[in-house]
Amino acid sequence: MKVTVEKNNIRVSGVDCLDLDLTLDCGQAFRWEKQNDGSYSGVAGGYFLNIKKENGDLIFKNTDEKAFSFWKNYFDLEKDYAEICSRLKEDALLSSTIDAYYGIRILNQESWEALCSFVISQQNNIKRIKLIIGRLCRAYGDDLGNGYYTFPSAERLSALSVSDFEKLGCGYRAKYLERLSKDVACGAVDLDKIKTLPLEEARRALLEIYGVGIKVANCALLFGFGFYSAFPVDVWMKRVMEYYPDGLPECFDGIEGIAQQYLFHWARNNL
DNA sequence: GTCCAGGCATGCA
DNA sequence: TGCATGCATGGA
Repeated sequence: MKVTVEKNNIRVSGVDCLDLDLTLDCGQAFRWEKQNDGSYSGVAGGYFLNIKKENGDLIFKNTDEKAFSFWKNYFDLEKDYAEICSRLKEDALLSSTIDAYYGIRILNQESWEALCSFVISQQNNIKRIKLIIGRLCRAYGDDLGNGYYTFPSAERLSALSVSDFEKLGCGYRAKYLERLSKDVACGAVDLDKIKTLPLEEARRALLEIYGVGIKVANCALLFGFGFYSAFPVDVWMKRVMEYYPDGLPECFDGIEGIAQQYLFHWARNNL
């Protein structure tokens, strides 16, 4: 990976296995919009970003080095996904899937945003998840200009009532969000601490949260807490699991979540 | 109009 | 422990 600062932009070359369409629009993050020029715009970590690919290089537009240090981690740029993919291709289904959809990465999202987003995601489709999260950010996030808003903090959301969440279209999840926001804001749920726990303990801690079951916990662990072994099983992955009657193959060990994201994408397009 | 979506809490056996 | 049920809402 080679990083070059060019005027206001940062150019990164030598990153293999990163397809922006597949990674930013595959149901792991809900705040990226494709622009007419093929670039993506979105917000994470309090930063607005427009990113595009140009001759195989990644262009982080109007990005300084401080912001880039956030994005470098967010896009998991230092992990060797090419090597990971070649390992996963020992499995026959993944071999053809990775050939078809090469370039999916796991984004290192912030734990609060990921947890909150996946509570909203339950029994919901991706389009509507984006709709609700968009409303939430517009109503309670910080205005970054041009129609972009930060994801509101737990502290900010802890002031809301159940009916405030209902007004955003959260439906029956409103009561979960109301309590989750208060629990995180007051420290009863300590997301930073959960990040440091072993996987099983971290999962147990998340499962104690009202409105968080095994699926939401695993999504949060994978997308927001850095646990690449978490393996979320939703309605799509339940269909995929019929292809693995004897359990997950050995080549998934330690990177089950990355395998899962490829299989999830395959299922949504082929089942 | 019906069906479904990155499920969960609850009650009951 | 496992299974049935109700739950909000918008798009297809």
